[in-house]
Amino acid sequence: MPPAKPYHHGDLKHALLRAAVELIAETGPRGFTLREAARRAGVSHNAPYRHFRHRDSLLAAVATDGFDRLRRAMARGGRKAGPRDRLRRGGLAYVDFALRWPQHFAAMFDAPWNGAEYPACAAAAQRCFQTLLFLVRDCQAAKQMPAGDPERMAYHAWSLVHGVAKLANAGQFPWRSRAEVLRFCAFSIGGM
Amino acid sequence: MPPAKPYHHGDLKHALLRAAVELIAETGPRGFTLREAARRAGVSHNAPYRHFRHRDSLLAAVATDGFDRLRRAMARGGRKAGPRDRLRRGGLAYVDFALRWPQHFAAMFDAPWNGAEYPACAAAAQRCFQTLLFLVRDCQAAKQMPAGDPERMAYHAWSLVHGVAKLANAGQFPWRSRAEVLRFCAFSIGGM
DNA sequence: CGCCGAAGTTGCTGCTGTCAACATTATTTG
DNA sequence: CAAATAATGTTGACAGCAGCAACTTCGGCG
Repeated sequence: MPPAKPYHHGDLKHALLRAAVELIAETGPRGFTLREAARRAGVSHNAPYRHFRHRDSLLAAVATDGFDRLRRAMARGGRKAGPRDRLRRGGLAYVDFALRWPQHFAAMFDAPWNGAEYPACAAAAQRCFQTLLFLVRDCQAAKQMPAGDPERMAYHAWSLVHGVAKLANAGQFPWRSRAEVLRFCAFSIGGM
Repeated sequence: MPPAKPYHHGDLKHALLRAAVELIAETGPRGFTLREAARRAGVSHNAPYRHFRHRDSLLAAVATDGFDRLRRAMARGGRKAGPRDRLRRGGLAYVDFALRWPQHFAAMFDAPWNGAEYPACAAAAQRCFQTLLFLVRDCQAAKQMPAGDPERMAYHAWSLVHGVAKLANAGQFPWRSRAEVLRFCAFSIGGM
């Protein structure tokens, strides 16, 4: 029979990331603990330091992962629709993601993952923005959106959906169901 | 001569609130510590518990104070201007507040100050929204904004400025100075 | 004057992040 | 193939934190 517990884990880095994602989904970035993540990965409380410099490095890895998931979710939104509809669906996907994984979303935006210390995270966020930027450009090319600096338009659109997502997760809206928030979001995007 | 240190502080509750506001401005809600607040107020590490149930209660008091300051800042914006301009200035004041006191702003929105456990905080946030709602109503009455459910319009406006504030504080925008962010915000509000 | 409750104190427990020293395994090199 | 070495995990320690309990001081009331 194989040894019950080999000394080396084999893929601890990914195991920690997975554990951290789960843990954050349950308790939020504040309740997240390096030691608990280690416990869930079945290693001692100091093993994570072989793969992440500090607690925040693992948190940043979770945020990076979140940006990738978010980008894919936005890109999935309505692949074979018109440009304007793709943008609309992308925005709704953004808010939907934030509502479904509020704690993961918080980990992505509520901490100063400055590009200097966490370049991978900053790059993932950048890719997210690029996806949005392409959607905006396509709308402008199809004359389904007023011309003007596309980057500025993209930042405008981002601000709108981000505000909806954040206020909804902060409990500042009167709507209780995800569907209601998304309905409001659709209206809000419509006026853009 | 008076006793060097009277056993009773006299106004510890407010002293703690002031210390906590300062501390949060320096280190953010995450770096904030009950014990450090107590130290700055010149009392022992357990004195705060006579006035606040847990750490989060003091944090919620800081958030409540923040909502009051924010409301006053928004109301101050352009008292003798037209309705539409008052709304515009209110929105800019919102973002300006967030940029000047990013950590205080984070304390207000990055934690679940649910109305059940922290009614005072929820009420202060509600007053904030009421201020915005009045600005929107005035615009509609003066036909300087499309008609429609004023609450929905107010939530729309709130989402927009909140998104700008949050993304700017998260370092997701390319603009480095407050003035640049406010210029973008003015453009963004203009299209509303 | 005496007592009682509010306000503040010291001391403790269990948890955390992080450091240092050590043990085990994988890998490279002579 | 063997030995040095690097990578990976472990145990043990320290200081700082939130919160609990028991004790002390003090203002106000009878």
